[in-house]
Amino acid sequence: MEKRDTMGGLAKGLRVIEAFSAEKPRLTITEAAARADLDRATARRCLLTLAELGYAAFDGKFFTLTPHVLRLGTACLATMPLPGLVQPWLDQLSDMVGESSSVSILDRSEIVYVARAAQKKVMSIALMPGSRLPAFCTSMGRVLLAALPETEARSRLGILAARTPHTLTDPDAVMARIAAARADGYALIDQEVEIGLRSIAVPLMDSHGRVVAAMNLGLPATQARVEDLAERYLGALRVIQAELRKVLT
Amino acid sequence: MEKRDTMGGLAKGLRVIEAFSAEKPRLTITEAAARADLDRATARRCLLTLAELGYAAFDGKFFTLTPHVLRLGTACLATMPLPGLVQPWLDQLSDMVGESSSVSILDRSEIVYVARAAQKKVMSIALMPGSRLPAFCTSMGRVLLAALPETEARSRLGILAARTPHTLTDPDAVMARIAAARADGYALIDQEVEIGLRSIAVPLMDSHGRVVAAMNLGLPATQARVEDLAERYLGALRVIQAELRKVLT
DNA sequence: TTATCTTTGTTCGTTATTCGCACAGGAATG
DNA sequence: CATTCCTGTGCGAATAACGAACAAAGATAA
Repeated sequence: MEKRDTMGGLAKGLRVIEAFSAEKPRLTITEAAARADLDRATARRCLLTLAELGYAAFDGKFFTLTPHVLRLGTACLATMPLPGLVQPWLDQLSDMVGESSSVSILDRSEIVYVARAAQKKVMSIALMPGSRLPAFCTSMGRVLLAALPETEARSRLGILAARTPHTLTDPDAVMARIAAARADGYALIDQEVEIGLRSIAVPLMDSHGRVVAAMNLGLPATQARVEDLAERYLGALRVIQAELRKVLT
Repeated sequence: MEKRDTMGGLAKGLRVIEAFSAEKPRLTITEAAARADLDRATARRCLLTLAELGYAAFDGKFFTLTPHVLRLGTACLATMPLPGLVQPWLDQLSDMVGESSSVSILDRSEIVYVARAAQKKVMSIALMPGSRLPAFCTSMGRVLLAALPETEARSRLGILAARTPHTLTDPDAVMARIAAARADGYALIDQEVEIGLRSIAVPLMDSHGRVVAAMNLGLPATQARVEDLAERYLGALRVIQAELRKVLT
């Protein structure tokens, strides 16, 4: 029987919170219900509860999330030792090569930025700790998926939505790149997430050899030929990677 | 009869999530129940639900929040137009004076960092977008509280816990500084949040004159006399403040 | 070691609450 | 005016939460 007692109301409410997104920051009750796949009455109760607790605001027509919801995730980010440990090395790497670098971890089918050392370069998308991108089309995502068993990685591809004309959307093609990343120990992305942006990533391992995160360099596409990127930047990445292997538990 | 129907289960679950903190990232059922002021059975159901949904992990003894909870807050941060708008100006300000600068907003009795331009300086506390600090002892917090009515500001002081020997912990003394900030249009903090760190902040207003955020400069305490700080740095802050007033809606 | 005490985790039946359907009131649209 | 959404609200049925009692695991002391 083993029926686990679970709190339905909590699950529903979290679904409602996740129904909000950057594209749809303002939701009516009906929209929220549709996005969370709940009954309108239930969604309404959730939203009223969130508003009462200060997590949401209501202007009579639309509900909006308030900054108070950030408090929910902050505990987790502040808890993680990773950001503090990697930040100085990330700064060093970024200074060495003169380009932006980041560290991210895997959550389901997305990568989550946990640290970043930005150089003053123009980029359309603002990346900061907590930001998320699909794993399948990012260099760090491919490196992180490569650390998982084949079937597990395939199940975490998520929806293969093209972000640029260069984005690989065939599951087998993506899995082939992931296999290549596993064999090579690094992944290289050419404008699959944003036009004009290339990226090269290596996995970060702890002292036991377990992959705990990924580190990348973001590179403007105008700078060099794709074929030269690995030779030019992989050395610096490998140095920092080796140093961090000693630091991480 | 005006009885608002609210979902108790959701409220309880959110209390449980907030029970996790940087100091106590790993909680047993009993600890979580105590921190969230819930019955153990209730806390257990909440934690099991969170674990089932992937927001928490359970190793048989302790529960931990997973990076998946970051997804809850991300929607709100990604939604906000503020970070993207202020970031270039913040970078410019930071380059001008050679010190770190930040923008934050008020949430209850805390300030929440939404953007930051860091210079390569040593700081014990890692600040990033989403980080929180008490409002009462920070320069940005005093400036933001100064924008509220007196009684409202006083009710948002929160717990006046000293973070350093310099921290003001008397409500009336803090309110006096807030009143001074309201009169002067800026706030200056001398090592109240961290030894060796001073900070000067101004409010950011939109084109209607409403205070929507605060902007500060973090300054090492070894650099100059406290009395000279306003004269030296306020000019640069005021320039960016004026520019942002045109940009913000 | 054994015994007792304390703390923690789990189970269970009762109670109170929520779920989801249905209907009605409004507001915007054509 | 009719139509189409969206929202608010009862109500019966279902079910999840409550709290105490029970079981399990350490901790302390003799």
